[in-house]
Amino acid sequence: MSIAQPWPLMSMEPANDSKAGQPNSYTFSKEERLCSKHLIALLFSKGSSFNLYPLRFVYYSPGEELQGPTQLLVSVPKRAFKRATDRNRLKRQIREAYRLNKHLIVQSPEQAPRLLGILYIGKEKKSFDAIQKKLISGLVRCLSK
RNA sequence: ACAGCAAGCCAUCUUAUCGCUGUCCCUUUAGGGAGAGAGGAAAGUCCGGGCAACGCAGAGCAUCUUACUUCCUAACAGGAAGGACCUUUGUCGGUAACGGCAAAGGUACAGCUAGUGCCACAGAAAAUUACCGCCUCUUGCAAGAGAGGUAAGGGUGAAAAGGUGCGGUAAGAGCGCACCAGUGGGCGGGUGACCGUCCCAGCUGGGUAAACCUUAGGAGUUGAAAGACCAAAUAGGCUGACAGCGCCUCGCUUCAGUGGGGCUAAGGGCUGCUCGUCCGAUGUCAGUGGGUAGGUCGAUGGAGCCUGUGCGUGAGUGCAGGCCUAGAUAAAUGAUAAGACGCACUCUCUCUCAGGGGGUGCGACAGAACCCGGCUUACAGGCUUGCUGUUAAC
RNA sequence: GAUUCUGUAGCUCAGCUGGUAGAGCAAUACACUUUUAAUGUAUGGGUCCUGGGUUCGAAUCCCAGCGGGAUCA
Repeated sequence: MSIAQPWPLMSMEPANDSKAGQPNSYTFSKEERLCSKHLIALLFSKGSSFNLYPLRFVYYSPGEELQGPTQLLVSVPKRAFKRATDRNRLKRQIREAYRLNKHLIVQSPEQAPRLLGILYIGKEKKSFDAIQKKLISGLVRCLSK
């Protein structure tokens, strides 16, 4: 699998873009972020989850009233990483991995969950390659459910 | 040249691709372009302010906090300069104890001579003390016993009632005197802390205030989750109508209502408490305007930065010129690749010193959250300055 | 962002107006029992979170740091 090497993966992306018909597949704008406190409470109270170490996926599709793309939430617990700089770096790496691989979800909007939370439950820092590999398999598993 | 210490400064860089958050411009469903985008500690939240809301007739208590002096500052538990004391080193004097001088480092450094408390064990006694001892008197053949004086000597302890000497005395004692140390007063110097080869007074009083406390200052309380504005749903406040109302008084109509004012119970407000002081008698229906979710502001031009220059020992401050330098809000400032640079290890080349080339690894501490001034703590590596030591050369 | 509490034996906690650091459970050994459990007796085990300071003397008082919680929309 070529996922462990992200650079060749990105080099073949333009062909993927033209097939999907989405010219800006790598953006990660405000509409794709989960900001509302109400929706966050809804996600954690009613959503389903599964673990894929060191990540934990929480997903929920509330229904027809929520329009727009899938909204993502990234969280790293303060209990595991006391330094703010460590938490920031892990959250940025997870967001980056989602940004580079979110075409997996965008291409099939009917099966994708409307709300998605990705929590880092590991106790130590991992490399970007390992996080990206786990995140891709997690996204595939979200689609199958 | 190397090593150590102290102070100050910097704290990786460049390019490419894809992204993120504001600003400006062009077009506007969408987008495109330009330019900006973490720190010396952004951290800890230990202090001080700005700012904001509430409170404030006034007084007292309580609580917290500061503590050598003068200055700097918006302010400070911060800083600068100075004083006193302590430690170390060097040097001089001296047999030594120790003292003088110089340098470096340190000090929560007001007051136990305002009062109260505490000082384990040991010791007679831990603050108006007397075990042994010394001395006097009485008694006794003597050993000794009793009454008293004394604090020089012994021993205990972390600490024992100024030190040395001479006189003095029954023995002793600042009891008297000389010198030394301290304390208080005077005089002189200094803005002051304080200092003095000066004068006077035998005044000699243990330690502990990071024990209670005293003295002298300071602090209103709460913090941007403050606060202001726009504004769904639901419940409450104001206006009108209707019904009702403890006491006193005045007015209007009228013989029962109505309006105004005052007093008071319960209760409530005013800083945590007290004094004191102020407010203070109801329910149902219709309308209205506030406010919550959410959003906008607060919120980034400021005790601002840089350069020059004047004043000041210095912290600082005045003047002139130039500059605009993050503003997020489940929270942007990133990811990947290549190269450069620095450090460490290793291999190899030129005769050694020294240097060149290759490979591998690493590049710290750490992320703004309203904003400033400090303090404290963390920190790979590098640079500058000063001091000390060692070695080599002259 | 703001406020506040706490750190003592392997565990849960006392001791905090300064003067040799303790209890319960646990551990080890012995006794009892055919054996285990229970019970009894004895024993060991402490950088009193760390570093400074005040004091003759600090777990206790003061300062700084580190760790662990709690509250406030």
